Amino acid sequence: MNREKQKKRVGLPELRVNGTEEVVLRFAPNPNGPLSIGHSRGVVINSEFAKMYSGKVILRFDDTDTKIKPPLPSAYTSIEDEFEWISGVKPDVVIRASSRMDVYLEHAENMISQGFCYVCNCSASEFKSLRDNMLACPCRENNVELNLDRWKMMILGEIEEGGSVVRVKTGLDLPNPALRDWPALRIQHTPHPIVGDKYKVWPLLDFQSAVEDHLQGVTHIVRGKDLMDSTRKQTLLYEHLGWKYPETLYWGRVKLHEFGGFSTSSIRESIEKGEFSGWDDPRLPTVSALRRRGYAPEAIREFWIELGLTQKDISISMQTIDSKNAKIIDSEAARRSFVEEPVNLNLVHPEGYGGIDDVVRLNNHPDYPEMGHREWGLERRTIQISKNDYFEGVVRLKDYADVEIRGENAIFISREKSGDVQIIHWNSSDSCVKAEIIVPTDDGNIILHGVIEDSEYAVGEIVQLERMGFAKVESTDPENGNIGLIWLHG
RNA sequence: GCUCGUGUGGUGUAGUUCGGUCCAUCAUGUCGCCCUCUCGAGGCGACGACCCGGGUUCAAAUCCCGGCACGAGCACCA
Repeated sequence: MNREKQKKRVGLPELRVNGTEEVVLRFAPNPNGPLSIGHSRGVVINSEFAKMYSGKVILRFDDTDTKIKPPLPSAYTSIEDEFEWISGVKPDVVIRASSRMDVYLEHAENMISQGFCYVCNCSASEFKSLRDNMLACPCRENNVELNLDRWKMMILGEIEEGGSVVRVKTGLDLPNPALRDWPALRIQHTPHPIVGDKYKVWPLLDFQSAVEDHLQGVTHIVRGKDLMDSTRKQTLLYEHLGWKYPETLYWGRVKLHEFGGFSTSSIRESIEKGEFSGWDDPRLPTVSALRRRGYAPEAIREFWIELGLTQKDISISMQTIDSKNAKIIDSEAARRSFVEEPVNLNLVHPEGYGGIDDVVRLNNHPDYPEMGHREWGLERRTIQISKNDYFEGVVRLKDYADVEIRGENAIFISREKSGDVQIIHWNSSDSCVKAEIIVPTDDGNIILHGVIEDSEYAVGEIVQLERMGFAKVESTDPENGNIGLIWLHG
């Protein structure tokens, strides 16, 4: 065996590819809300595989449930946008299940005609008890003509919701009860937010997805292992049709320590109840929140690629993403000074007014002098330090001077650093403006008030606040000079 | 309960297909040191794992059997 000496494999594993076929993957979310962090795994894995094999990735909206998880119209565009943001590429094909209804219905009717699907009028609970005992329901033996009649009634809206369902015939002795004569289409009279009340019969995921994957030529399905039974159901359907089922890979469930379990439906509910400001509330595990806070999509990609495709259920910390993100943004984030709860101090020189500089120069980045510098005026001779840093004694004003703080005065000692004194960050009254930082915490979003050094801030710019961490500029106010920031991470 | 799946350091992950070169990879984390006028970045070092029990074998993280633990599915949701 030609084993490499203990090397860690990097990147995604190889896919099993059939000859020279083009690899076609898909990411198929329900547009019942924008994407969550969990969804981003599907975007990354599928789009990365497409990149690896120069294949295609389809973005498909599985929006065939009008009732329990109804689509949110605004989510279609959000998801398309978020897909591109995360993956760095546009999906090769975008398709909506709800706009393909005629195709699904036609396939269903054909399958009924061929006799391997039937209309079942049993209630869900009646069917379940029969199924659990490996018994056929009375509808199973109806002839094709009767099934077709009932199908017409379903289509025409002559049957109540729950009144009947189309089932795929499978072995009733299958060990897994979930697979026995599984339901493929059901009746929904609730109008669809996009296509309205045109259709009364809607396919369930297992059917819609199975048909569409085949029609789109999907070669590889990569999805969560909660859909393993779905694969088995669909394989049974493919056998009826003589189709070849795509290669399928799974990933396990992921929990983020900081967020716990979450679902799009529960987030949507919380937002609607007003518990969060919106989908991009920084406390939320949504893609829009990460994006708003300033995460680099590369960090999210690296994170999911590194986790790979294990079927283990894992619980992982945001620290891992933060660490990747920090490495990516550190070299480009200018250092800036934000003083929270500022305390004003008079900068005085023991030998008189003239002993203090009128301007001080600071580099924008300690490791990259080519990023330039900024200059702070000191003519007013007042500085601000954070209330948290205030104490009477000697401190080093970072990149400027040692001073002794006594009462409301900071008495100049020397430009040079004299030994082992604490370094604190500060601002000059001449060169700072008011600023606020939104910080998500367990107790809600809190706002830090203070002053930030004056600069040409651009909305969207990421800065590293001295001695605090990374933050993104969210708003600038040319009138009053106020800067609004949002916390990223340390 | 039934069905399916998974078990490698604190957290993740490589290695398991084809048993040896694995006193087990890498990242993250924690701790220590160095560097640095940030609690950032960088450098060095340390800590720390093959679920348990049998079996096969000269040799098992890797194969077999039996446990145990955890998770998911068992929706006319996706």
